Amino acid sequence: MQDLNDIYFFAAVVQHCGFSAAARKIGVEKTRLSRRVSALEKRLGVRLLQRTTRALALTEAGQRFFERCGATVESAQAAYDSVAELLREPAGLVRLSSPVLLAQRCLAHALPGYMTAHPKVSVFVEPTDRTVNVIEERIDIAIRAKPVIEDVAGLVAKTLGKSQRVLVASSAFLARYGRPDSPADLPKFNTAASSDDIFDSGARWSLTSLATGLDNRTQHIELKPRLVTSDLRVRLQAAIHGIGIALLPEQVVAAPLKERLVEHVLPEWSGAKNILHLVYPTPRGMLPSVRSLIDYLLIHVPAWLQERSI
Amino acid sequence: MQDLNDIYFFAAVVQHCGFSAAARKIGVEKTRLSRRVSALEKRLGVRLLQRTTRALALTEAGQRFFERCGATVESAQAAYDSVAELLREPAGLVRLSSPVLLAQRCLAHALPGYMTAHPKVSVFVEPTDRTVNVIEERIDIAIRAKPVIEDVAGLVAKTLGKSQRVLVASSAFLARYGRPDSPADLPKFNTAASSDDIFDSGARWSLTSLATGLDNRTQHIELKPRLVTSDLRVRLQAAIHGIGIALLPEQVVAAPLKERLVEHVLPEWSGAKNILHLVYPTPRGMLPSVRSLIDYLLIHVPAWLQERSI
DNA sequence: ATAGATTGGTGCATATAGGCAACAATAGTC
DNA sequence: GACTATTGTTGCCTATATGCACCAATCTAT
Repeated sequence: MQDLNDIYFFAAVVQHCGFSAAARKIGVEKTRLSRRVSALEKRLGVRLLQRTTRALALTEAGQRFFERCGATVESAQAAYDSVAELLREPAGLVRLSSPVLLAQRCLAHALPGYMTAHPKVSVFVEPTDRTVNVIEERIDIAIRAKPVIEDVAGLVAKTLGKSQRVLVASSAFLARYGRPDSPADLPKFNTAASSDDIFDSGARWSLTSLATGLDNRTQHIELKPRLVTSDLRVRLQAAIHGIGIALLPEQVVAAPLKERLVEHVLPEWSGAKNILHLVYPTPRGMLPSVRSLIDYLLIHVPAWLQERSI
Repeated sequence: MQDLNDIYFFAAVVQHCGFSAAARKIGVEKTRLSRRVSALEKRLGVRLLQRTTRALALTEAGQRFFERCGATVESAQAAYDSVAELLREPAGLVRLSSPVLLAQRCLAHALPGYMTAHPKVSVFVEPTDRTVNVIEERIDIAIRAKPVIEDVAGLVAKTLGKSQRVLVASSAFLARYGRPDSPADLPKFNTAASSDDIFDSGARWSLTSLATGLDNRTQHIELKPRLVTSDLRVRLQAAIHGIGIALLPEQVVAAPLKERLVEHVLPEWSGAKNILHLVYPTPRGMLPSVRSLIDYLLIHVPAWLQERSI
C-alpha cells in the first residue's frame, strides 16, 4: 500500500496550481510538498507534473491520478467530519443495557424526556438481567443491580440508588411446606436464587436482621436452590407459583404483595441491598451523546426510584 | 487536515479484527498500528476502539469513522491503480503536436497503423506550425521542422530527417518583377518569410550554393518580408498568388512545381535545411503510451519521408 | 535594462516516527 | 491448574522526514 498523505499533498498542489501556493493554503512547508510529490512520482514510476521554475502542468498520468485524488481526499474529510459531528453535540447511537424490569418500568418513562431533549441521539436499550460485557458487546452504558459494585479495569461505576431485597413466597407454598422460623431454616425449603448469588456449588444469601436490638447482624445462609436465573421476572413468577422462596427487590414485590400473590417470609430479615449503578467505559474520549445520557440517568433514575416503586 | 495514513491503518485494524492480525496482513509492525491509531484517537478526541488485551470492539464513533474509511482507502487504491494501468501497457491519451502539412500528409497515413497496434491509446494531434510550449500546453510529443534544434532544459530532441528548402515564386510574379540574379538581389523583391526567420526587425535567409565548385558557400540575406507567418500553407499560397518569393521545403513545393503553380527561383541556391525532429520532456517517468508513439514515429516518419515527398 | 520578488529545488541540522525487545494481561491447552 | 502463546502497549535507539536557509531561474515592475 502506498502513502495516502502524498495523495493529499499532490491534490493540493494541483488544486492551487503550484507548490508555493498550495503550501501557503494548507499550511505546510513547500519543501515538504516538493519532496512528497517527488517521492510519489518515484514510487509510481511516472511523472505527474511537468514543472519548470514557473509553469506547472499535469501529465496524462497526473491528470488521471488527480481525478481520483479529489474523491479520496473528500472521502477522508467526510470520515473526519462524521466523527466531528458526534463530538460537537449529542448525536448518534447510544447503546444502553438495563435490568429488564427497570427498563420496562423506569426507562420506558424516563427515556422519552431525554430523547426529546436530544433529537439527534438514538438509544438502543438492551433489556437483560445478565451482567453484560460492556466492551465486547459494545454497550456504552450498563445499568446494573448487584449487591457489590465490581471494579473492572477501564470501567467507571456510578451509584443510582439502593434497593432492599426481601424474602417472599406464595401463600400456597407456605401452607404446604410451612414457614421458616429463622434464616437458618431456609436451606430446608425450596428456593429461587439469582445467578449472582451463586457461590461455588451452591448459593448464598446474606440476610440482615431489621429488628432494632442486639441481634442486628448478618447471617450467611448456604442454599441449594431449586431454580437459578438472573431474570427477576422468572424468580418472581416462581415465587408466585409456589416453586419456592425468592429473595427479590422490594420494589419488585410491592405490587404482588398488595395483590396477595405472594407474602413476606421472615419479614424482619432482609437480603443484602442491591446497589443500582451505572457502568461505562473510562471517559477518555467519551462522546457527548453518551455523556449526556449518563448525566440524564444520574438525575432521573434516582428521582424516579424515590417517588415510585419499581 | 488530518493524517490520511492513519485512516488506512485504522481501517486495516478494524477489517482484520486486531492490531496483530492487521500488522501481519499489511506487513507493518503492530507497534506502528498501535501508535498510529492512538494518535488518531488523540487528534479526534474520541475513542475509536475499545480494546482489552484480547477483545477489540468499535465504539459508535469508531463505527461511523470506519464506514467512511473503507470508501477512502478504496478510492486511494483506485487512484493508484489508474496510473498503474497507464504504466502496464500503452494506454491513455497522448498529445502530439505537428506541423500542419506533416500532420495532413504524413501522420494522417502513419497514425492509423499505430493506433491499431495500440488499441488502448488515444492520440490527440495538434496541427500547428507554431513552436509550441511543450510543458505549458501539456504536449507529450512535438514534431518540429526548424533549421536548428533548440536545446531547452528538460526536453529531449530526436532527429527524424532533413528537408531542403528552396526558393519559389509564381510565374506571374517573376514576369512582373523580374528574377533575382543572386541572393544579394533578394531584398529588392517582396518575400514571404517564416516567423522563425525573424531576426531583430527584419528576417534572415541563409542560402547555400548547390553548385559544385569554389562558390559553395553560404550567404546571409537580410530581408524586409511583406508577409510573415509560421504557417507553411499560407506562405505557399502567398507564393502561388504572386505575393512574393517564399523559401519552402522542397517536399512542400514538389507538387505545385509539377503543376506549374510556382517555379524555382535561384535554383542553384537553397535555404538552410529544416531539421524535422521530435521534442519531448525528459524521459524520467515517461508513460509506455508516449514511449511507444515516439518509437513508432522514429521509425515510420523517416521511412515515409524517404519514399514520398510531403 | 535592472532590481526585486517569487517560483521550485537542495544541503544540512534537527525532530519525529518507526523498528526491536521487553512487558503485563489474557486465552487456550494439555 | 500450571504453562505456553498471543494480545496490545511502552522504552529505547536508529532511520527517516521535516524545517530552515539558500540557490538558480524566471516573471514583474519601475
